[in-house]
Amino acid sequence: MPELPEVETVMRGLAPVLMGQRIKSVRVRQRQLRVPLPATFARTLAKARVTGLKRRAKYILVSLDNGKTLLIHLGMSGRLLIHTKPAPAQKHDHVVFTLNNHAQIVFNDPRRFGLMALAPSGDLANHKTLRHLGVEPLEKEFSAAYLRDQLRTSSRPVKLAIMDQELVVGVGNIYACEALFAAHINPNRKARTLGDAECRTLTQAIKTVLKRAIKKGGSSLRDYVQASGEAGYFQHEFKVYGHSGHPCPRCKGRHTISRITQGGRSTFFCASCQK
DNA sequence: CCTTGAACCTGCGGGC
DNA sequence: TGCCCGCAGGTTCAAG
Repeated sequence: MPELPEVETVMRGLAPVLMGQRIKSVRVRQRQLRVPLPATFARTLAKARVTGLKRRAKYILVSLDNGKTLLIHLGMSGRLLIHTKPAPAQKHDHVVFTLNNHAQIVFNDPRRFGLMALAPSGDLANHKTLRHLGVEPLEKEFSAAYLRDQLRTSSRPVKLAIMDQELVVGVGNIYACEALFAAHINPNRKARTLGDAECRTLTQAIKTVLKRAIKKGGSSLRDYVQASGEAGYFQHEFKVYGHSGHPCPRCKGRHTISRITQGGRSTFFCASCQK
């Protein structure tokens, strides 16, 4: 679920609930997340007021009036659920934030690959989890020229390159597959073999795929935030991801989608129309 | 320096 | 029904 569009959607859903609210209390039910929560975690957050919400890469950043910022990463299976009044805890509800208005934000994460951390707001960019992040794909700085320059010397498969969070953030396994399909580029191509035109096409494809997914997530925001935290409806628009063996939507009946493994992850593509 | 692969953890679906 | 296997949207760290 959580690549850039999903994190953006969660952040947007959370913003109206959290903005300006004061946190009454924080209950840590499981501190063994990807990084163990420090003993002071709940204490630092209690009584603080939320002054802002934004997204950086796949992190949600919650700024507080006590000089700290809460960093949230959803890992593979993390969700943030909103209850308008206190609700009984469910399995894998690891952290429960209760607001002064009695609403609750619940961090639920079966696999515990998610992360929560506190950082000084003044020095956020230097925090160790954020320091090495690359450019935002939807910003101007992610351009064809930038991508070309980054790929120029790399012999990695292009799919692994665009998933490298030090190069460009937010692109995970699904959107890497979808963007490469949209750009007609074979995921196995060595990064340095992409020409100028291909870098332009791929840059645009990444931006377009992410924006369209955000739009879809946004349209299902109400349901999303209410109960499940499930992915929006963009999954119904995957052209290749999870579709191995199905006819390629571009070649029509002539070729089927392949599944291969790259960097330990499944890659889906059409060997016929992705060169 | 670079690339690859395993590890972290739980749940689910398929095959037998 | 139960067991075993492979698989899952991410990141980090060790080994080669």
